[in-house]
Formats: sequence, C-alpha cells, structure tokens
Amino acid sequence: MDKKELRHIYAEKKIRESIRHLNINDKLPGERTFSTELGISYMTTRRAIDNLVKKGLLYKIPKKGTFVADPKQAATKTTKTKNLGYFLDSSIKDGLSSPYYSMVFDALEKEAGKYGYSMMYFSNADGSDFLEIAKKIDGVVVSCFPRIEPIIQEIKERVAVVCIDNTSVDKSIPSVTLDNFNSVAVSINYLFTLGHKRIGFITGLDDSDIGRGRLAGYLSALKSQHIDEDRDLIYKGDYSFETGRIGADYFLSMPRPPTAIMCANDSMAISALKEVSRKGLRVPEDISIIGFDDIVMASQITPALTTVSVPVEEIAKRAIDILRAAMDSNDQQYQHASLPCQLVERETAAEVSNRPPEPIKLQAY
Amino acid sequence: MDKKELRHIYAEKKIRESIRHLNINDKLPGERTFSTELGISYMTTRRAIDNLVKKGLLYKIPKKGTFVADPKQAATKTTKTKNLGYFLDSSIKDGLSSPYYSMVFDALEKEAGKYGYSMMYFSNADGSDFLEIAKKIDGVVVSCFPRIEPIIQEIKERVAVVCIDNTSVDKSIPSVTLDNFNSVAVSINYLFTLGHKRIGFITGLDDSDIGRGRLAGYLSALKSQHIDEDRDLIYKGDYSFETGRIGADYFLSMPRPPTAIMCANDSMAISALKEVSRKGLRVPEDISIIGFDDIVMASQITPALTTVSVPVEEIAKRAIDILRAAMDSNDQQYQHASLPCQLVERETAAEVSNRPPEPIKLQAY
DNA sequence: ATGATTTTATGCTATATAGCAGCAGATTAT
DNA sequence: ATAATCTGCTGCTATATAGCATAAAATCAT
Repeated sequence: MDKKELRHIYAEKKIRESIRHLNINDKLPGERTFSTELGISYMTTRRAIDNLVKKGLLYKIPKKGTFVADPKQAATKTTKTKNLGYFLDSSIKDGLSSPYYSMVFDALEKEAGKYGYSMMYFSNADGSDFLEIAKKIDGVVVSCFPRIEPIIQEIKERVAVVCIDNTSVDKSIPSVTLDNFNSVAVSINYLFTLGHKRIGFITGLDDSDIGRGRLAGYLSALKSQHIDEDRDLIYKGDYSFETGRIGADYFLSMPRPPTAIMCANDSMAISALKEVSRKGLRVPEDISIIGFDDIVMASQITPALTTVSVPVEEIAKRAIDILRAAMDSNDQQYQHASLPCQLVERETAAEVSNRPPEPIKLQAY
Repeated sequence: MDKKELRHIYAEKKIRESIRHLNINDKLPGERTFSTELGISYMTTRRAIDNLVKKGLLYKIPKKGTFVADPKQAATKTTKTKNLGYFLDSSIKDGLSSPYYSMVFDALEKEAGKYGYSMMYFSNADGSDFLEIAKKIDGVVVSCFPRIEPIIQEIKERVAVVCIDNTSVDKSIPSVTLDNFNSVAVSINYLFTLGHKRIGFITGLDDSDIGRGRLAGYLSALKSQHIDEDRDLIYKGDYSFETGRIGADYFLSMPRPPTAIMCANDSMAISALKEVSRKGLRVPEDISIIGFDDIVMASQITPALTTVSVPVEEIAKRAIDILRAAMDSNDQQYQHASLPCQLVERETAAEVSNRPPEPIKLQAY
C-alpha cells in the first residue's frame, strides 16, 4: 500500500478488484472480511464500500449485505419517485381491511422498504384519475381482476406493472399467482384420507383464475377418486361471509348433507363454521370445514381453521423483484410465477363420523 | 445530560436552544465552540449541527460557517404532492395486517380520495429516512405512540400532522382520539346490569392514552358501584392474542374466577374466548366476554363478540379534515377531538349464571 | 508602514474503537 | 427429536482523535 494513498481509496480499489469475477446480484463477503484482509479498520473499509455503492457498482440491502449491481441500470436514471403502488379493485369486499389483502399490502410495504421504496395504496373509487396516479409511482402491484383489466392496460403504458393473485387476460403483464388448482386438490385429497366421500364446495367468483382454479382443483380431485361430479354439492359463493353462511345453510338443509365442506376462502369457511355450529352441529365431529388463505383470524378462532396457507411474503418478494427489474431495465419480461401453497392442518377437519349428523336443532336467538 | 440520551441528540437540542434568540442569516459560533461548551467531542457536535442543517433549521456556506435558516422557507412546501401518509409504529403487532389498523387505513384512503389525495403507508422500519419520506407527502396521519414521539416531532417540522388514537405528549399536535374511559365504563355497567359482580379486566399497554383510558374506565365503573378494586382481577396484557389467552388462563385458574372478562381490545377478547371454550366452559353461559374495537372478525366468530365499536370512518373524516385545514392555511390549530364509541351487544355477554362454572375439563389436543 | 511569514482559528476529512441488535448455527436441555 | 439457549457473525450506529487546508490574524523583517 502506497504510503501516500488514502486508505479508503486503496480499499476501494482492492474491493473493486476482488469483486471483478462476481456476477450481478452476487453477495459480497462481509465488511469485516475485507477489513481484516486489507488490514484496514472496519469503518474505513465500510466507507470504501459505501463509495462503491454511491458510484453504482454495488447496492446494499439494509441488514442483509452488499451485492453487485447491474452496471447497465446504474447508467439509466430518470427521475424516479421511489414510490410503488398497490392497486386493489374496489369490488373487493372491505377493501384493504379485508384480511387477506391487508396481509398482502403489509408484506409489500416491508419488502419495498428494503429497497428504499414507499408504498401507496389505490382503490379505484369513482373519479380516480389514473394518469395523475401514474405520475406518483414508478411501478404498481395489482391484485388483478378481469373487470379492472382496461384500467390496468392504461396504467401499463406509464409504469411497470405486476399482477398478483390473477394473471391479465392477454398475459402481457408479468404475474405472481398461486397454484390454486393443486392446493385445493391436495386439500380434497386430505379429506379423502379422513374418509370423507361427500364433500361440498363453496366456490369463489368464476370471473378470475383464483375462483376457477380452486373449483377446477376440487373437480379434478373428485375425478381422480372416480367420484361423479354432483352439481348439488357445489354452492356458488362470492368470497363474502354472507355466501359462506348461506352456502352452509344450503348444504345442511340437503336430505343427505356433505360430511365436509371446502371453501374457496377463509371468510366463507369461518362464516360456514359459524352457521354450522349455530345449527347445533359440531365441527369437526359432525362436519369438517377447510378454508383458503390462512388469514390471521384462521388460527385464532375456535376451533382453529384448517386451511391453505398462502405464501404472502414470497408473493411480495417476487412482485417487488419483478417491478425492480422492469423499472431498471426498460425491457419488460413476461414472466409468470405460480407459487405453491401449504395445507395447514388445524382443528376443523377430522375423520368422518360413522353416524349421520343429528337432526338439526335450531338455537333460539 | 441524561444518561440514556445520545450525545448528538443532546447536542442538537442544546444548539437549538442557544440559537433561538438569533435572527435569520445570523452566523453561528464555531463548531468547536459548541463542542467545548457542551463537553462533547467535536465530531459529535458537528454531527448535531449537520442534522439541524438537514432539518432545515440551519444552512451552511462551505468553508465559511453555519447560519440560521428561514423557518418559513423550510416549512413551506413549494409543490404539493397530493399525497397523504399513514404512519404506523412498527411495534404494532402485524403492522397493517392487524385488523384494527387495516380498517383505519382503509377508511383514510377512502376519505382522502374524496379530496383527490392518495394515501401512502409507512412503517418505521430500520433505515427509514424520514426526511425523504416527508418530501413525498403533504400531511400525515400518525397512530401515535409515545415511543415514536421523537420521530413525529421531526416530521412535524415538515408536513401537517394529526395523531389518531393517542395524543402527543405535549399536545402540540392535533389529534382525534376515542373516549376510551366512558366506553369501557359503559361496558362494565352493562355487565353490572346483567348481574355480574366479579369482572376481570385484561389491560392493554399502559404506555398510551388508549391503554390507560380503558383501564381507568374499568376502575371508575367499579368504584361507582362501590366495588373495591381487586388487583387480582386485573391482568396486564399487551393487545396480543398471546396475552388474551394467558389472561383467560390466569382468571380461570383462580379459586373464584370472575364471571365476566372485559378486554382492552378484540384480539385479546377473541383469544380469551378461545381459551375459555378450550377449557370446556361456555361463553356466555359460564362466563361473559367483552372486547374493544369491533374488528371485522368480531361479528363473524361464533359466538359473535360483544364489543365496543370504534367509529373508524368518523376518525378518518376528522383526521383528514384537520390535515386539510393545516395544509391550506399554514396556521396549525391545536384541536383535540375525542369521539364516543358504541357498545355492540352480541352473543358473548349474558346474565350471570347462578351456579358456579363447572369444574374445568380439559380437552385433549 | 508594508509586504512576507508564521500562527491560529475553523471547516472539513480520514480513520479508529466500542458496542448494539438481529440472525443463524451450534449446543444444551427436555 | 424437539425446544430452548447460547454464541458468534454481521451490518450498523455512536463517538472519538488526528490531522489537513485555507483564510484571517498576528508577527516580523526591511
């Protein structure tokens, strides 16, 4: 080390050399590693790294480490807002206070924060000016539903877009979705292993991948067991508590009710659960119920809901990754990820009972 | 100098004080002057000054010195962003996916949208740069907690601020809060009319108005009925499901358990409910439970939770009103609104039963 | 006295140590 | 085997000393 050369400049050079062979997004060794290797104090080494970050050769994820940056993207810089949006169709019941979407938004905010982005939330209330909105953000995550597709296409012209939960109709927008089909199929098979043969299904809306995928998973699982599809065992819900209750009511009033009910989301499952027990039947002794989403409430009600857990953090991570890639290099890639979900066995699904449910005894209210 | 206070923070405060009498554009004494005066090292003092520069109270002419800045110039945001923020302390469990706060945020977004504002969400993750954030918004709603008060005071210098749920310690920030005291008192009185005399209370945290107000309401109601305060009937919770469960457990293991439990929020109430029924007791036949917040889940569990409904929309409306006023005219008004809440009678509170609860019979899990 | 030179004051940079907090892997206890 | 606990790593913050550079002030030589 040249006597006159400043330590941090020297460190900078050395670090630069030693990362030459690394690839983009590779993680650098720890800061103290460089420090001891170079025989230079920790803070000075750190400073050298910080300088390289400022110069765009490296980037940091706070608390995580330092990584090799893409030199191309360092060059491209327009005026960024450093804001990302989350767009939720107003037809979603309860908007952001709906338990599933609030989990998603919370996860997005945490993930975005890692890269210095702030999250905005937009519901498409009447009179929303999407051109104005687009100016406020660099990219947007959309809980995509067909009915808002025109709006999304409009936004797409302006900022990076990624759909979650559903894909766009023409697949021109990258997406992070769930393996709804297999998740439900696995759940139904689980009910089979518990001895259930008559399994009711309360659907979601059939206007989206989610609703269709979950129903298809149900039908496919039945088919794999050579059980004839019985339209009477399918109740058309819309994810609302209301239809969960009515659906349960409908099933219980059948001459031969199903011994298990799978619901396309947790809200309906919880509502069905409530209705079933209001009718004097016990869950899971008399009837098993499985939901979908694993909202916070699911594990906390009594009995705790057996349901399909959705990898919300992973969705957020992927979505933000896609947006960052799209924002940095202007070449949009049409990637579509479909994430697996996990059946969580709790207390609302059990072996089918041999005797039929007792006659219904309405409680007075 | 407080032992726990950071040196540079302390220095910042002191410097702030000592420049109060100076006029705009006056030159400050040298950095080393402050340093020796305060008995704090030069670099630390320097850092304090740099912070004040960042905050817009001072400005520097390189190599020349530091000068007093024009506060108006710093405060006056030239360009309106048409964004408002919602700031939630990261110590809040589950962040925005916590049911109460997601309701609040949703209501804020809807209300803000009426006036053409978009909502942003900020949690104070490590490394958040509040000065950057302040640039993105015209005003911010803060779910105020004492532990983030310093941050809020900092934000206040830049944008309009309103606290909800709690007030700021020095009351210098307008607020919209709840009448926690009377709401709980009314609930306890309601339990009295149902014949309950031994009423347990699971508290929230006593670091905020909310927690203290709700506890005070409980104590006051007891007093009004000339019931001696019994410390054993107060369990210290923290709003989490965990403490709800443990609290219920604690009460049930008493030689003479209370016949009713009031909880400082719904999460603890629901969790307590679950624990009580897990122990083989029935709600409300054996024990009554009342919550607070009326989160979405409250009306949907079985049995539906009797709870105190919080006027979330009204909170949002008032908060946005205050922000709009503050943003328009630059004269901040120190108004403090306290909104009444409504006891919602559902299924978890009923007349006290004459016979004591049956012996506890643990279910196997 | 005036220009040259040295000193000093002052803003700023370079470099260092100490310690915290979160996380992960290792180790120990149940 | 699992849970609980410890330990060490790692990124980060707080605080400090040493010393540079420049400009003003003081000193000095003529």
